[in-house]
Parts: sequence; structure tokens; C-alpha cells
Amino acid sequence: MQQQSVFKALADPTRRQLLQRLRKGSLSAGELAETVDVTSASVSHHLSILQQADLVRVKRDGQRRIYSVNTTVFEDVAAMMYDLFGNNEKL
Amino acid sequence: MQQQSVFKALADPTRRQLLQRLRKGSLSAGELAETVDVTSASVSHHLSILQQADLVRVKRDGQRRIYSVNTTVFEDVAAMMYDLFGNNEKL
DNA sequence: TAGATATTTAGACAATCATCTAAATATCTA
DNA sequence: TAGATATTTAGATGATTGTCTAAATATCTA
Repeated sequence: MQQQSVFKALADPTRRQLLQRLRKGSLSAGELAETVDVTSASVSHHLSILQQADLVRVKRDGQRRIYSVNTTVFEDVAAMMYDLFGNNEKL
Repeated sequence: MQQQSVFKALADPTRRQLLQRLRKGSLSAGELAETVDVTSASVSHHLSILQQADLVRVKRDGQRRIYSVNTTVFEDVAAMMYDLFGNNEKL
């Protein structure tokens, strides 16, 4: 889990949109592409960045690829946040 | 609190480094500049981005400017994370 | 096997970004 | 007030990024 790749992945609004779609359930690359306003080539590119940051997982299903949020990473992201803002009374 | 400005602000390693320094206590722009490997002009630029994202606060002290982490923003950042990863058993 | 469908990869381009140096602004002090 | 100190602003530059179209790859089905 690389801090840099995670924060960079989250910095793009389209990628955050994709993550939010996936929160509700797994979707194929094509289904995801329909929910955002860029080409499927761009979506594919974004998905690969999310994958590299380990924020999403993918599995094959025929000619489709099914993406899902990697929820196990949440704790790591929370730890990063703590690393930046931690040690205050709100935690 | 703009999601976009916060995530973008956190995406840069130098800015995260500055936040970590400030976690331990308030510092002037010059003191911050000594702790990172860029010019004070660059640090000033980064600090303005952190300010715009409301992640740091600044107050004047003579010719110095004293920066500190805006800890109250942590809850908002946590909420953003929940918005992306939320609804899983780890929360 | 041919053609259709799903997705990724390659290559190009414009916009954004981090950084630098130099100059400007503001404040302190002798 | 002059000069020193602290910080920001302006302008330039090279690198990175998000996006597109076109082509490549992989899989399904008639």
C-alpha cells in the first residue's frame, strides 16, 4: 500500500465517482463507463490507476471484467489520515 | 470544505510532509521550509494550497507567519472517506 | 471460423502542476 | 529612516496528467 499512489488515485473526481458507483456493488468496465462522462478508454485508464493503488479489485467474467471496491484497504487509508491529522481529540 | 481541493492538496508528497511537521506543533513558513527539500518560494506555494483546502490555518506574528494544522477538518475528511469506502463492516 | 462484443493499449495533445529564480511586499531593529 | 529579515508573488520551464481516437487483444456465439 503506497501512500502516494492512493492519494493520487483519490485526487481525480472521475476516479472518486467510479469508486462511489462501485460502493453500491460490483460493475463491469462497460457498466462503469456508462455512469461517467468520459470514453471507455479513459475509464479503463482510471480503473488501472485505482487498481495500482489497490483501491479496486478485478475479476474476469467471460469477455467482461468485473470491478469492485477493495474494502480491506479502508483501514490503511484511515491510518494514513491518522498519520496526517492524528493525535487530536476527535479521534 | 471542497472535496476536490482537499484530495488534491493531499496528493502531493511535499504537502503531506508539511502537514506531518505541523502535526507536532505550529511552525513558521521559514521553519517549515528548512524541513523540506524545496525553496521557500515553493513551500509558500504549497502552504497556500493547503490553506485553500482549509487544511491549515495561519496567523501573523510580526514578519513571520505561523502555520498550524486545522484539526477541525479531520471529521470532514473522514466523512469523505466514508463516502468513498463506507458501508462496510470495518467501520 | 467470422463477426460481434468487451476491454485495454498506444500515441497524441492540451491543460495543470511543482519547481525555480528574481522581484515585490511587509515588518523589525539599530 | 536604512538595511536586514521573513514571506509571498510573478513569470518561466519541464514534467505529469486526463482525455481523445484508433488500433490491438480477448472472448463469445451463430
